[in-house]
Amino acid sequence: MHTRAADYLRDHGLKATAPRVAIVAVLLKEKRPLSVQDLLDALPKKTADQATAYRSLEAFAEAGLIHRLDLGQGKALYELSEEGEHHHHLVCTSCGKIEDVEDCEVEAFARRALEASKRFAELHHHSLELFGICKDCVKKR
Amino acid sequence: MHTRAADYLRDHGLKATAPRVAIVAVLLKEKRPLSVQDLLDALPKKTADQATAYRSLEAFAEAGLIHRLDLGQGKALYELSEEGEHHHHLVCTSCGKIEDVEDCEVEAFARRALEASKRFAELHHHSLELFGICKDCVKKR
DNA sequence: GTTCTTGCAAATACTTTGCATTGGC
DNA sequence: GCCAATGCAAAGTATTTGCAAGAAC
Repeated sequence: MHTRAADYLRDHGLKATAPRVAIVAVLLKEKRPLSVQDLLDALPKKTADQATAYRSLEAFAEAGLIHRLDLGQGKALYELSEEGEHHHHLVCTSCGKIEDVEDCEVEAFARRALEASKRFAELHHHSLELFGICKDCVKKR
Repeated sequence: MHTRAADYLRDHGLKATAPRVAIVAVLLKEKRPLSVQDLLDALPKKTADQATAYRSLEAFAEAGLIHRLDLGQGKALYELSEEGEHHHHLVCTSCGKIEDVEDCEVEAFARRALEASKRFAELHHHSLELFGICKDCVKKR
């Protein structure tokens, strides 16, 4: 199999099985954070079992292929981590709309926080999410 | 009833019922982010039902008395939001240890992100969590 | 008395796990 | 062929909800 999704998987040292290729294909196409349910709904029926989706996503995250987000919705969201790129999100607390914020300045802040801490030895990643109201939802109230 | 917890509740326009006072008392005492289960375990038996805890915490968060955190543990954590203070967290991904990081510099970043966005109208709050390994856990490996 | 809160139990949502089978490499 | 990945079903954990009883004002 030689789709873009399959290559993406192999490039990260992961087996390119049918369910995995299908999942990555959806992530490539949607380009937005998706929940497990979003993913399963977007797949042709029976392409991947729910357990397979959870296990695959965990493997992908470990391999650095995707990022896992927590936007306080009580469920995890996943998005492809494009090479070298690092961004955060604007989240509408009314409708759930998500917009990317490029340009992260947390690194320096994180470095200083680590230096100031007596109990922490290393920092590996961070999450920064901005919550507010989108223009559509402002109109509606 | 005139405990510190009860006053805390009334100051925020909330009824000071027995279960609520008990919950706030635990939050005042522990001074760290607690899960609902943590809270229930810390309460004398039968002080508050689980449903009451969830409903109270939701009301507290809405009133601005507490903050809800999501540290990717699959469950929400709650901590008192002390007046005027605003902080973030260092989280050990190995043992779950949490340390506060005072001194937040996200406001300016958030303002710029909002200005740069075509679709968002207002920003209300944000979350910034730093994930890494604490010194204790570094030793153990 | 009216309204908000609580307890209990059941329901729902998300995620994980055991195990036999399948399939990539 | 070997080992990892999958499907299915069941379990586990977190959170929400319906409803009758109770407490606050």
